[in-house]
This record gives sequence, C-alpha cells and structure tokens, in this order.
Amino acid sequence: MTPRKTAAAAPATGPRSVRSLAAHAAPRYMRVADALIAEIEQGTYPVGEMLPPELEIAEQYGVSRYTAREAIRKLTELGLITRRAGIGTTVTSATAQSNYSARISDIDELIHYAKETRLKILGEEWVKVEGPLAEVLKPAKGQTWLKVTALRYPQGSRKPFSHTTMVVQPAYARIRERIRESGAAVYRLIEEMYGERISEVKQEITCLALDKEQATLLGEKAGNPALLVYRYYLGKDSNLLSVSINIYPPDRFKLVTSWRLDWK
Amino acid sequence: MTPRKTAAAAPATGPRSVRSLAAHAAPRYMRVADALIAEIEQGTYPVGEMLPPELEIAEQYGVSRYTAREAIRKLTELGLITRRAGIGTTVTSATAQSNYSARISDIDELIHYAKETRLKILGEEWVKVEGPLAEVLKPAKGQTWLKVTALRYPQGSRKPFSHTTMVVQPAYARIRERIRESGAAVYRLIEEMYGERISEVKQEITCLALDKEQATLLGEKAGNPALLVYRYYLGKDSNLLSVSINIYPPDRFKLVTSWRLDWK
DNA sequence: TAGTGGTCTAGACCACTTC
DNA sequence: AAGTGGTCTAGACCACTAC
Repeated sequence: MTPRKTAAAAPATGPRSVRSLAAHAAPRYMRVADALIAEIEQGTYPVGEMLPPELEIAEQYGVSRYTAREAIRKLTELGLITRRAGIGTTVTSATAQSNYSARISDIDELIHYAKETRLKILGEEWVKVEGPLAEVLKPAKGQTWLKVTALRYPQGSRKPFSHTTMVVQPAYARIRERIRESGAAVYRLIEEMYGERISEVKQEITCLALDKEQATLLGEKAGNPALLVYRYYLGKDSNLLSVSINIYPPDRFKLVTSWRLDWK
Repeated sequence: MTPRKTAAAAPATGPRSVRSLAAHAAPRYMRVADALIAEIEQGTYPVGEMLPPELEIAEQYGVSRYTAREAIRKLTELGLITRRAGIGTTVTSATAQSNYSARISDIDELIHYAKETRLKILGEEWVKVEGPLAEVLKPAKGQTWLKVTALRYPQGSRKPFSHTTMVVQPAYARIRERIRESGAAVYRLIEEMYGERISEVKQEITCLALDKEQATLLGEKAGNPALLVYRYYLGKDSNLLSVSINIYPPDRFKLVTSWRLDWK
C-alpha cells in the first residue's frame, strides 16, 4: 500500500467499495500497518523521530481516522512506537522484533516450585551499608538498613534448601513484626503492609564455594559449590526496596526458566 | 460500575456529559472492563462459558458498541477471554493475573552481553545417547546425535568464559559444514539452514565443582565452583532440536534477568 | 435466516502539551 | 490558540457460524 498524495478522489466510491472489489484481501488497517512498518524499516521515519499525526496518516492512505488508528495500534503492540497524548508518536525501534519472553504469575515462582516452604529466621539486625554490602546496595551506601538472615526449608524437611540474607529499606522496617510468620516473604510483607507494589525484580545469578559457616548451616561440606542469587526488588520509579542474597546448594535446587517466542 | 437493566435513560444526557461531570474519572471502557473482570472473578461468567455478545454488554452498561468493544479488548489483552467471529466470546481464565515477565529480543541475550564472541571448536563426534547424556536427552535415548564441544571467548581475549557441549538432532547434522564459522550459534544455524524456528528455550541453571579437565580448559583450578547451564532448544510442536550444556566460571560471567510487572 | 465478532466511516469532545 | 493522542457515539457492511 502506497500513501496517496491527495485523498480527494477517494470518497467518490463510498464506504466498503474497496473491500467489495478485493474479496479476502487483508483488512485496510493491516495494509496501512504493513506500509508504516515498511516505512520505519526503510528509514523514512528513523528511530527517535516522530510519526505523522493520525489525521495525516489517515489522509495519506485515504482511510478514516479509526482505521489509521487501528493500524497505529498494531505498531504499538509490536513495540515499534510510543505514543503520548498532546505530544505525538515516537519511533522507538526499527525492527518488528519477534521477541522471546518468559512469564511467571508470581515472584514466588522465581524461587520455589513447591509453594509450601518454611522460613526459619536466624537473626535480625540494623546494619550500616558499607564494605561488601555497599557493592550490592550502592544507592543506599552509608544508610542503615534492616538485615534479616534465614534458612528456607521445604515443607516437612529438616534440610534447608537455601540460606537467605534479606536487606530492607528502613522505611519498611515494620515488617519485623510479621517476619517470623512461617513462609513470610519480605517482598510480600512490603506489599501487604505498605501497599507498595513490586514493579520489577532484577535477578543476578552466579556461584561460589561455601565457606565453613554457610556449609554448616546448609548441611554441606565447606568448599562445595553453590548457586548465589541476588534479587533486587524495585518499587515505583525503580525505587530499591529490598535486596536478597540467596545461596542454594545444587543438589536441592535448580533454577528453571522457559523462554517462548512471541509471535508478531 | 453496575450493569443497567435498561439503557433507555442514558441518551438524555448526550455525549460526554458523564465525563464532564466526573472529571478525571477512569474512561468508560475501563470501568466497563473492570466490571466485567469482577463478574468473571465472581463466577457470574465461569471459565468455559460465554460472555454476552458485544451489543448486549453495550446495552447493559449503557455505552456504545465501540466502548463495549474497547472494554472487551482489554480482557483479551489480559488473557481472560478468547473471541471468535460468528461464535462468540469464551472465558478462558478467571484470574486477571498481573504477571511478571522477562523479555529478550534474541536468544543471544541469554548468553552474552557482548555480541562479539568467538567460538573455538574442540571436537565433533557422533554419540549414542545413553548414560548421563540420556538423563538430559531422555526423549532421544538410544538415538545417535551429533555432539560438538567448544570454548567461547570474548572478542579479543585469550581466556574463554565458557565451555559448551552442544548436542544436535541427527536431522540437522548439516550444520557441521558451518559450525566452525567464528561466533556460529548452533540454534541459529538450524534456523538458517533448515528454516526451523526456535519456538522455546528451556533453561536450567545449577552449579558444579570443576573437574581437572574442565578447569584446565577454562584456566581455573580443579574444584572451583562454576555455573552449569542446560539449554533445551525446542522447535515446532515442542520438538527437541538441540541441547547445550554450558559451564561458566563465576568471575567472568553473571546471568542477569529483569522481571517486570505487566500492568493490567 | 439470525446472530456473532471484525472492520469501517463520519463526526464529536476531551485533556494535555507547545507556542 | 492550535495541534496531539484518547475517548466516545451512531450507524453501517462484512464473513462466518449455527440453526
């Protein structure tokens, strides 16, 4: 589909005439969308630039504003553009990337298969963010945060499958009151007690050799390898709410993620 | 928002009157959508049942078909319903699961930050799937697959950041011809040479202590911990195309994933 | 033949941003 | 004040399904 220079000739045919002649053709908004995608890919509208306003697109392609809008909506779904009322439409990507995505319905799924786990608190204390902790908690350097250390057990088992250190922003310290509830997750307490929604979790995975203390707690031998997982819990405006540092011996834990192709 | 029994009283106010009175209120289609979601959650429309037709919903809530349709579109985006022209709208899920999802635009992003890496092939051979390999490749037990072992280097560096074993379905053995291209990724060769698209990647992460051979290849000490990552590449119909077994020393590699809340 | 979702038009008011 | 995307109405034809 090629943009028309003028739309003057169009209305003569009246509604539906085009469709009637071209049976089973793709709908108009689809053809307009394809044309726009092509223009973006060819660089007619480079990334960072603005797309023409809806009415102009409608005129160019000789369709109503609604149809132009449906076409533009398609581009939005493909992640090619961003729209803002009062401003306009910005091209954000030149390629209709068919993405892969992984989905979980709850943050819990990052951690356990079995929902049923027990948390045993080893200790709580206020810590000044400095030294190695400041490496992890850069933006909070110098502040005093609440640190909780714990072991997590599968339901019914005596052998913990993880050692966890959770560090919490002082504003949310009231979670102490409920932290000892079995199975309590710090991020969920923050959500429940403060109405602050976790909007992002950043997870970093690496590994380490257990030191003597860690090994003893987990029932392993010192020097054994274990997964080391950092999780950064972010709230609104990427505000860092909490960080957890988790150690998982490999025989009891495996992280599994499935990435699926998202169709255009 | 509660469904109205009759819509007769509505038009009296004329267009926009409601909005004018209730400044900054949520748009109508949103309120209709929320009402429908509530009805689905409450079981008024159970999973498997049909939602009323568009015109009926429009009438119930005293809005135009367009507005009802926008509301219904919202439910579709949330994965609550499936629609079929000529049939109707079926409820497919009762929970407007506000999911967390992680996205990558390319499978490569699972593996490298730097796109620029070199692959050095250590060996290729046909192997019968049995023993420990059969644990990983259960569905292919007894078959003979192509095994390729390699080291992956960051561009310009002499120190590999991973040891990789790739096992490939015999049907795709022709990738041997191009496997030695620097930077070649097995899954990409399969996509390019056979037109088979990777539709899913399942990733399992655990860790191990390096044995002498692995340690030597990676320039580490035996017994040092390392990440162990299995990746299963699936094609159409969940057909297992290839498996890779990757070993990453922790000092040179960290797996990072960001999970973002998908807003309703 | 009647009903469903899918597409489309023409025209309208709104909140917001930029000038 | 002008222009943008966001929302909304009323009315229409279409392809498809089910009866």
